[in-house]
Amino acid sequence: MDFDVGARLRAIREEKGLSQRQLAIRAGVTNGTISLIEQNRNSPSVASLRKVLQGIPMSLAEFFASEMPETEKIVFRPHELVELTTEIQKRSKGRIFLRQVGGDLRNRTLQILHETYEPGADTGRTMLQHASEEGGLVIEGRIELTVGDQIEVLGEGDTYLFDSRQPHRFRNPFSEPCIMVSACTPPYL
Amino acid sequence: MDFDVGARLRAIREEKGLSQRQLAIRAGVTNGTISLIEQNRNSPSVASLRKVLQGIPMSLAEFFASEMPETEKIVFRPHELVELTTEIQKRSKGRIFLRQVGGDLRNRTLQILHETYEPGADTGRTMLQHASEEGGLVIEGRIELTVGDQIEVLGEGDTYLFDSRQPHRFRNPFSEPCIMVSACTPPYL
DNA sequence: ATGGTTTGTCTAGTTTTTTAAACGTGGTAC
DNA sequence: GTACCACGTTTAAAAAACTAGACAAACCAT
Repeated sequence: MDFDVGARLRAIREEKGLSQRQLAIRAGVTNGTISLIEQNRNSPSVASLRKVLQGIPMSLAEFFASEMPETEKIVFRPHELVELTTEIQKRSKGRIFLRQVGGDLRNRTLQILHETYEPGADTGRTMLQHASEEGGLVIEGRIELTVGDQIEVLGEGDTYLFDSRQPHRFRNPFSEPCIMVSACTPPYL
Repeated sequence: MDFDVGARLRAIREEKGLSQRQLAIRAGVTNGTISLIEQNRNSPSVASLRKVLQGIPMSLAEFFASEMPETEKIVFRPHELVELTTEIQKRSKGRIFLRQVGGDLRNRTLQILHETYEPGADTGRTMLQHASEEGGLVIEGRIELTVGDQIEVLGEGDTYLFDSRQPHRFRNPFSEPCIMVSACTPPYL
């Protein structure tokens, strides 16, 4: 959970094939600063770290993006997907089936859902507080997607991608069910 | 791109209903520190910022994850997907078609691909250096997935999810093409 | 009103980070 | 060999962040 700023910076720098001095010049700091940060002998100010990362280049968000979990199970058969249906069902007019890939999302940064929206299905207006993105592809049928003020109808093969903090809504006003795959990152934390 | 650390901290603190002093006590810093940070009159060291955020509580990753651009385009029709085919093609035996949702991945944290693996297609062993996760669903056909030592064959409706830093490989030794959707986070800068 | 409390801001002094320049090491050319 | 570079590390001085405490404004109860 707590992570080693120095080790992370060193790993990134070396992975990019940069020397401390090369990076220092590109970042607008001295090589000594980078040396000390990498040894965790000082804790850089956000201002300094930002400068250093601009020389890579990498955003602060990327730099602090969470560690890797141990992934034991990799492949999930259709019957192994976790049904998330109940939660959403209460807020919805039609039936929505959400089947999640991978049961335990703790330590995960990616949530993938196999979704079915029956005729009449409606998620209502949704909006996430934390930063995350959401995207997907329509496999079968049609769906109406509203993001902010924008309303779009997606058909087979159509895709979408947006920031989850914008208010959004999925609705199936058509007579055929709609099957899609969606991905969301990060699920939480 | 650059974000206002002070404004972000203030927004979070106020959203949690904490005063500068309350947060200061929980974080183990002084209220003055928080005041100065919020006014952007000094740039906190990572060590200090971590302490402050622990009092909220919030991870550094979450704190910096709010660097998000305005998402203009949301829906992408099949012909609007960006062809990434050429790159991979060189390393592959069979043909692999990768169609990316959303053209510009800068400032994006989610990459969604609509993929087709023709018979004989093979990505070869791949392995990403930075932390990220990869998952997907098979829409049509079959594909062989190798992650680490594990080899699995996925058919229609089967899904997968793993850490991209593990060496992995997609291969289609079958006679029918395989169509799938995959999601990856974060896409390499 | 009045006193007590809480709010955010500010200042002087201390601590920490950052700079600039030197140091030691390992490689390479001559 | 030895005269270079380029590398990461170290150090004293300069710069910036942090602390402790004071300050005024706003709020609430009496």
